[in-house]
Amino acid sequence: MDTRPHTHPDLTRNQSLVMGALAHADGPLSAYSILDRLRDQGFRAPLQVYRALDKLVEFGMVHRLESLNAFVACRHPEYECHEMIAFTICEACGQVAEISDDTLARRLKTLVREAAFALKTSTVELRGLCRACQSA
Amino acid sequence: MDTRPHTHPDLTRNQSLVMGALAHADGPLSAYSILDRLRDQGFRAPLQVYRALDKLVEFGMVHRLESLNAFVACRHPEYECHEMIAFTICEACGQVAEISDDTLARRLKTLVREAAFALKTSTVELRGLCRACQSA
DNA sequence: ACGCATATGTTATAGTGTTACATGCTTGCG
DNA sequence: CGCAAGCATGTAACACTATAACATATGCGT
Repeated sequence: MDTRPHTHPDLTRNQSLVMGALAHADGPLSAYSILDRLRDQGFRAPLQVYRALDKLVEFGMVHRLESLNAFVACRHPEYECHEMIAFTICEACGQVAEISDDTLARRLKTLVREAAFALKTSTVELRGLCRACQSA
Repeated sequence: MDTRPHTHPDLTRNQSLVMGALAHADGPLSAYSILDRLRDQGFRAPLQVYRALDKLVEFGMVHRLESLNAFVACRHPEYECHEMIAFTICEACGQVAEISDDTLARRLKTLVREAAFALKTSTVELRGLCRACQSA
């Protein structure tokens, strides 16, 4: 697995705006809530958001959370492997944490190899209550 | 983890019909395609499908595939742990396989425990090409 | 200048899921 | 019996998520 630091391509205006919205949010955002936050910058249609998101995900700067239909800025975009990340998602407060674990990644790769499956992308999402919300 | 065989509650008419549609399909179905298949049995509205699906998922008889917005009948509903199952999803032919692996489950539980996270449900979906579709 | 690839803008539409409210059916209990 | 409580159902309307189709623009290499 390549974990060397790498640079990202220059972002276009729309990509920068969407990235900014996600980076300044304190949790995941839906495409439509990104759209609403960018209306003042001239965004008018969902496609402007979705096209930017597609690229940002491709660049490894944004993750899609399938179980939420939402997107979150990657917390360590420069150094990490983006292919086998796990997420914990708190159903109470919405907090999302990334877990990058070699043992987990190796096990998934083994399982995939045993099934002779050609893996493209993996989704690991763990839903429940974060530490803070368990006490409340 | 409790892996003993267990029986399922009696299904209502709507639940049976939805379960039947999924059991006879050769892959995952969206809620709306289930609805279309059950129009002859009197289904008229998405809610009839979603309500039945909610129960069937709760009973462990159906899995929801988050990355497809689709549902699939569990292949071994009587004996397996339904809480930490992984799926391989072929993007070419749509085939879905369930992987039940103790090593993976233990690792996920360890990670969750280290994060002091109270897990409710997990989603592990591996997308790519199945063995058959790699050659084609 | 030209062709090509990529990014963008806009409208309309497709697909997924829920809210709100009304009806009915069973079960238990005074 | 009569009634309340809980759960399953029916229906319409709506909200949210995502893409198709087509037009326009921008940058780059030759």
